[in-house]
Amino acid sequence: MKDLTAQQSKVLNCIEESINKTGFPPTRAEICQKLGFKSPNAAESHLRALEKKDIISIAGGSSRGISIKNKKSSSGGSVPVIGLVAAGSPTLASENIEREINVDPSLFSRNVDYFLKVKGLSMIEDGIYEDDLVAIHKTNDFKNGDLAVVRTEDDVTLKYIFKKNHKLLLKPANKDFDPIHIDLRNESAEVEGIGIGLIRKN
Amino acid sequence: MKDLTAQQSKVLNCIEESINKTGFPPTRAEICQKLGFKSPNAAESHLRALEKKDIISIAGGSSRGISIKNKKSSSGGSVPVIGLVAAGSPTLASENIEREINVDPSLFSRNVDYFLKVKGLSMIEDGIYEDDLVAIHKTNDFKNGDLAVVRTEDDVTLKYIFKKNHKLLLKPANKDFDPIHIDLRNESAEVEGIGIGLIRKN
DNA sequence: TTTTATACTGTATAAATATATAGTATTTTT
DNA sequence: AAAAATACTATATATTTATACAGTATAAAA
Repeated sequence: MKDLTAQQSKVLNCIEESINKTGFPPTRAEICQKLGFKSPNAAESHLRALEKKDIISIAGGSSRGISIKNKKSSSGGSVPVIGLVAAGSPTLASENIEREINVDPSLFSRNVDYFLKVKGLSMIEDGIYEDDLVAIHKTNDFKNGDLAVVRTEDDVTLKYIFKKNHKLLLKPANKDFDPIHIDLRNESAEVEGIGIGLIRKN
Repeated sequence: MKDLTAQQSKVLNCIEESINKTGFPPTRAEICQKLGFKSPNAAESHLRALEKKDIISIAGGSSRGISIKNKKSSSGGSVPVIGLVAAGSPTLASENIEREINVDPSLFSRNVDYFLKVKGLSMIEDGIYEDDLVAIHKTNDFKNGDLAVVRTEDDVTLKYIFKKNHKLLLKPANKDFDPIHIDLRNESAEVEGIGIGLIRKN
């Protein structure tokens, strides 16, 4: 993120103050009054600079249409939400991060490293639906029957995991889906983490 | 606090949604568009009613000058978790609060007033399990098919709600459970809130 | 050295917006 | 039974507001 100039910081502060105090963003004229500018264009151009630096967004054609981007609200760790992961790419690469949400660490039993946004219906019989966010604790340690994020040679998938000697079984919770059998002598597979919770938005 | 009418609740929701989604309050025209009114005065008079009831404040002479009063859970709010509620007692009474958790307000579509800890298996076919925490937005406004917290004469229950004239249908998502039919002419029932999300701990 | 970004004043205007006024109809309260 | 609140349509308008355009000046980057 590029640095802000002194004036741009003042304008940003002015916006934050307005939202805190009144409940809504300021107009160009109000920014001018607060900061002593005599032309509305002074505020306008600072706003456009802040927009260019991706600090705020400006809704065209609507009054007070200023909103502050990525406002992280203090405490409670910020946890990324990961959508569909392409086969090769590392899960937590920034291009895979859909958004970040703040979560009370005491909410789940273990540390949540990311949320995986569920695609498909393979776990539907156990109450895991499409677009649910499954809380993932990064670890390669698992017990048989754990809900695991597994990276196979050509996919990343969320299934129940069972291991017996050199055989890995990835079991869906949907009778329309077939279990995946992996022979670790021929194919590689890696457990990225295990599911320790779930968030659903209706 | 005086009760809101159904229409006033809708308008209030509309304002909350706008602030959550865009970062600033709506105009009269936007409220009309969202709720299907054809005259800006429809929105205006609802706003004035909400102002009179001290739910919102309206800044005179400024666009989008609406702010919601006493919003407690503005940022990183602490939200109570409610367990089983005895028939007579008010849901949010302190003796019913099991714990409090911090929730990112942007997580769910509407403001979360409390989490209801699910007892029993009546919603299991739609992925709502025992001990799941269902995020509840307090409102008495609902659409047919909403997941609602309903206070009947001798119980508090979480079911899908359908209303037709004077008949209320509370429908579980489990074929082993029977739907509850309530005739509002004989029995009283009140919608406490609707479910807007879910958290599960494994 | 030229371009780009910063940092403004000053003027203008189309569009967005709040808000008043005039009605109608129903429901609730007094 | 009357008054007040609810729930709108419809029209109008003064004001607010975003936003473009024309300048001036300085500092930083290419």
